Amino acid sequence: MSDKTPTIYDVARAAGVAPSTVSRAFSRPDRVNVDTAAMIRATAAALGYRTNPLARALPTGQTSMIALATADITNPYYFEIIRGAQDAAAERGYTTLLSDAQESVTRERESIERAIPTVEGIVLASTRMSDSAIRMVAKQRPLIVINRDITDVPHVVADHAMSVRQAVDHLVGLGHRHITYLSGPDAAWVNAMRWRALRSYAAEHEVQVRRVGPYPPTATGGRQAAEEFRDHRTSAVIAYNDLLAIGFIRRLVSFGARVPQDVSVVGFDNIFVTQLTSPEITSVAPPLRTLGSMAVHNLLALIGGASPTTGRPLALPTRLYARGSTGAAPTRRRAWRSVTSPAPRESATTPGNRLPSPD
Amino acid sequence: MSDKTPTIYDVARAAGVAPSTVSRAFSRPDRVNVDTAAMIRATAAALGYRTNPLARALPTGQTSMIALATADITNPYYFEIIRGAQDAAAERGYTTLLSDAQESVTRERESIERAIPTVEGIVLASTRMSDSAIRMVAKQRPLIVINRDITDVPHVVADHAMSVRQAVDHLVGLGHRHITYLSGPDAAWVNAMRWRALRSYAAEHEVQVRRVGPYPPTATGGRQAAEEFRDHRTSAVIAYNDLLAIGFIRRLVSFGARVPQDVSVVGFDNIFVTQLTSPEITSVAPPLRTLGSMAVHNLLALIGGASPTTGRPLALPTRLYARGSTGAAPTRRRAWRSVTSPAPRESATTPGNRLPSPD
DNA sequence: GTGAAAGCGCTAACAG
DNA sequence: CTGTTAGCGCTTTCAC
Repeated sequence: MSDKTPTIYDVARAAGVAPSTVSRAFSRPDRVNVDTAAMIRATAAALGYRTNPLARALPTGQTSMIALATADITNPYYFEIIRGAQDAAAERGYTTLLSDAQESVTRERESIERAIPTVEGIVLASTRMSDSAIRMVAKQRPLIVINRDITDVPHVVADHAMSVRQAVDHLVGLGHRHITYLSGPDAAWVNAMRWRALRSYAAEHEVQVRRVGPYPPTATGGRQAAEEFRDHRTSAVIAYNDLLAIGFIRRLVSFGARVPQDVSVVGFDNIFVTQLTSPEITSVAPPLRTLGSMAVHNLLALIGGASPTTGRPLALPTRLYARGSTGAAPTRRRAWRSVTSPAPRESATTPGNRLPSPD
Repeated sequence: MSDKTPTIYDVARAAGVAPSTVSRAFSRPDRVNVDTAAMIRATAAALGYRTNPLARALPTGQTSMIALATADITNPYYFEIIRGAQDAAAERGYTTLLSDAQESVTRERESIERAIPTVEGIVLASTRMSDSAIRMVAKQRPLIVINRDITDVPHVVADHAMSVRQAVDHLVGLGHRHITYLSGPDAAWVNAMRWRALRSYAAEHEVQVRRVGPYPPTATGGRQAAEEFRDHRTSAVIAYNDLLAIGFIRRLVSFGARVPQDVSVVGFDNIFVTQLTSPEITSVAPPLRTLGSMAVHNLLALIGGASPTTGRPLALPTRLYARGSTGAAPTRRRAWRSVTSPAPRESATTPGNRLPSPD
């Protein structure tokens, strides 16, 4: 009883067949007599044999691994994307290699470079790379991009126009006619999409919109935004993402404003934190999980040899969750209530306060 | 110009040397003449050659990959652990395969089983597996466990006794003499440690402690806890983790209690969300990042052939961050202020509300 | 349906 | 220091 992990040769000897037959029994069971196959599996099990994915990968190139590249794993935005992607991958026997760029383009490229030889395909979730860099990668491995529309590179996107309509409709329904958009990073494709959609949709509905920013897509960015908003108020605000919305509200409240009585705020992404704040944040949810799983499905199709240009990709529908941060527009503009209780302590110096969001 | 990825043979031919020399030039540069090495690297670069990690792994078994197994990637608790681990791994040229059990023991075992053949070692962060199952894995690959003390299995742990002392000292300093501990999952090793430490430390300081629970380590669990706490109040509460603390406070406030005026609450882990709530949560921070990096360092040492029993592992120090959820003990017990404004909407039905925490 | 034999790309003795 | 020669464990023609 050797203590080395058994190989097909060990199984072959024990089963009295050729190694190639053992190989087939595992990789192409249909090409083997059912009885021999069963027998082989039995003796293999008895020996504790398990196929070695590395050895298999060498001649075939099939590593059964795909990479999911994120800009920052610690961003709640990715949670559902990751889940969706991993589930879809696991279902097909694929392992997902999660890579984390930590918000650095350099690291992103490095980790992708390192992943390329080991994976069969790549999903890029909110990459910071340039279009040309992305195309470069796409040349080396099948690739799907999430939430970014690059010509000639297959992608899956949420319906950004719809998400903006939902936010605006919600606010208009509450009587708001003036909206401020808290802009996210200029580099974020989604940010540009949202603002464009917002402006054109607002125009159709006699709603005034204004844009401020850009701000980093973090709670800290939101606080900044509140400082500037103070002098240019509107009854309603749409923030690039939830973290921005949260930071914004916290600072606003410290100024004596009431949310939603004085100001209504809508965020995007519907990260879980929206339900842990007071008030909870009204948020438009992209179908994150579906984006993740669909990206992987398409990627596996690509790997399987599907043609990359299977018609225009569809935009996945979004949904608004109405919560406590939005309410009826104030009937007339009034001064914010003065601060009665001391403003909540803000621990600006405590670490871990940053928590950027991409997309 | 072939469009296949070049191999050492292509490089060898182009450079006029033997393939093995090319191999050496990359894997053991010291065993090759500096000039030839330089020449080889140059022609390799010209051809666009890159070593194939898969092919290298086959004869050597060195995949340059380690696995980091988590119970739930979407739990903020892991953020810093992941960062610490990945950084330490990357520094040594290792790629980290993040596995996510999604809170299921079955999935955890499956994903570990699948990872084993591809990785050189494994870090288990707050596993749900039994000691014996863990030992089983440890037999197959070098293994380090985070925050769990298993005999004969190397591990790195935070100083749980210290963390509890910090929480108690903080509360006692504010005048509290009665503490309720909101218990986490029975299965969580850390939970048991904390309660034990709490009881013995409180005994030395004439502080009364009581334990309630167990509760799931989520915001929802915290709400539950608040229901029960309502009828058995103390001026101070220590929660198993931050999410529990957050859910607890939110419900408490909806009952008309004021935090920290009526009740002071301390959490554990110092996840970023503690700074997004009102009040912000006072929390004891384990050195998560260090735990992650130290786990990886030790693991790589193990892989490198270090003996697993290098003395007793030390317990890493923790630190308390005082924030708005704790304050001076009320001078005398008083009724909670009645609810003047409607309790904040709680969107119990909205998805994504669960967000368990392990540790 | 099954066996024999030739690799996949790289490393590792062993000579020279 | 460098070339020769076997493999690592599995897949895959090509015969039988």
